[in-house]
Amino acid sequence: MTDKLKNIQQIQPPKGTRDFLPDAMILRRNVMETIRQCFALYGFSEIDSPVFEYFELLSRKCGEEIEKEIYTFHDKADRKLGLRFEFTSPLGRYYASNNAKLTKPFKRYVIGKVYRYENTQNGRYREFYQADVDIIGVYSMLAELELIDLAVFTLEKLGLNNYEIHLNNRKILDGIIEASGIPVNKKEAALRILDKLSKIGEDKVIKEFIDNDLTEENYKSFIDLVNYNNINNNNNKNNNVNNANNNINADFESSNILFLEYLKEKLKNSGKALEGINELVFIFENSSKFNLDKYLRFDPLLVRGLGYYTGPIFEIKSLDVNIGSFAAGGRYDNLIELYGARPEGACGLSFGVDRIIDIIQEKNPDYINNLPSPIKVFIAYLDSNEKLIDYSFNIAKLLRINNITCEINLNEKLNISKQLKYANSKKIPYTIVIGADELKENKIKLKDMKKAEEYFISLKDAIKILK
RNA sequence: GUGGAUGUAGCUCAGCUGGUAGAGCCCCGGAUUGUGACUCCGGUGGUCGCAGGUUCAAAACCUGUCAUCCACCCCA
Repeated sequence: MTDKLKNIQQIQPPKGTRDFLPDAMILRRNVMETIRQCFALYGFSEIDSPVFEYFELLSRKCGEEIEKEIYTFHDKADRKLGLRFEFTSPLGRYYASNNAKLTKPFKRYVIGKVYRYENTQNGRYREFYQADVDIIGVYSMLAELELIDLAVFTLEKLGLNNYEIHLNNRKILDGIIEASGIPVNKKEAALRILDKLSKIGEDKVIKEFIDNDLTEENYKSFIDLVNYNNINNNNNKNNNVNNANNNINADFESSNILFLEYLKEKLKNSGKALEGINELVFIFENSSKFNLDKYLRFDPLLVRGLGYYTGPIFEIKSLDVNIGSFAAGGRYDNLIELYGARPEGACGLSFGVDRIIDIIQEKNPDYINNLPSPIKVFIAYLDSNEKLIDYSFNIAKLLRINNITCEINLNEKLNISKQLKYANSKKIPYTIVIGADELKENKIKLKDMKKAEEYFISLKDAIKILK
């Protein structure tokens, strides 16, 4: 290795990771702080846990696909470790490990970095933030309702309202799979293919079914079960299911439930499916009481990859930006006992913070423009004489004591013009200008940068304005 | 992991069939020694992602590599 950097590659951050400039951090900080406050408003407690865990723990029941994406490494004692790729498995361990000290139901949140080794793309990073809320110790669907309510509340605070919350239930999927004659060991493969129906069309789905040792009959019976009966009978091959969803869109309030009632009839022989349907009916019925129903869509083709989900699953998708989903979650009643604790009902929801930020940046310039400046006042002085500087620093200290964020000029050589330019480029809304007159009168000159107005006043009055 | 596109100044980009680089914005200085944004004038700044190769000559053509974006796969 030479001392010099051989090429630019070495000063770029590693693939899929990013540096954030001070300006970008203002938005990031605001979004995370907003999310944090919303979680706290719903009574969740913040926790933290390690960024890396034993690989065995992370990979336990997470699903094969995601296992390939885990960053793994061996420590110096040859322990196999991995970086967390989400927060649910670490939560399982955390809960089992600290069980005796936790009050139940355990409602916690965590905001932190997670890591996935996968190809990068827009909205897809190798290091990114998730904000994760979970409830452990509640079997009731009230937990799901609370999480959906929390999601809507939080997104509204973030200025987002053009999205859909897709809902499905693992139990229903299992029931449909069974009723379609699809072998249990082919379940995952079948669901993965069916998930693509609206993208690649019926012909290709059937082809992929056959390539995966499934049959056309499997497909047909699955679709027959999922087809909502007021679809018009056109042969538009891709869109049977989409049409069903469009019909739902036309009248969400009743259609989600109508669709479920229809499925209930079709799947009346599957106890498990009926259980799942009733769970969703409960969620849909109650969500209208809290004005949440306009966002909700029953989506019988929604499949979530993670292996531990056992009940309702949901995913929130932006209708503005083609970025995939920006939040997702579900119920995972079996996970806790995997880590040795007594079985508990559990469900959670994870926000993709970076994706949310991307959406705001692209679609919501107003939100960004309305963010308060992190620095309220810049203190400029006209002369580098000691008395003036002492007076200025004293004012800075008094502002800080009064909880007013301020920055003071540290470069004595800058003339006032340069100092104002600096304050302006940092979008600081107020400048205090100190000169001989101010010192003599024991006052300050407060300048409103936007209005371009100046007030020759006492510091006490200035503090009143700035607070 | 597979396929495709792209990489030129701090940023956004131009640069023709090969003849050793340009604009706008930013930045710096000045017009303006108690006033920023607007205007005008001047200026700094580039191993053309990196490494090889072809050629008298490469930003351009070829190979490799790294990164970004797009489509798969999957997902926040």
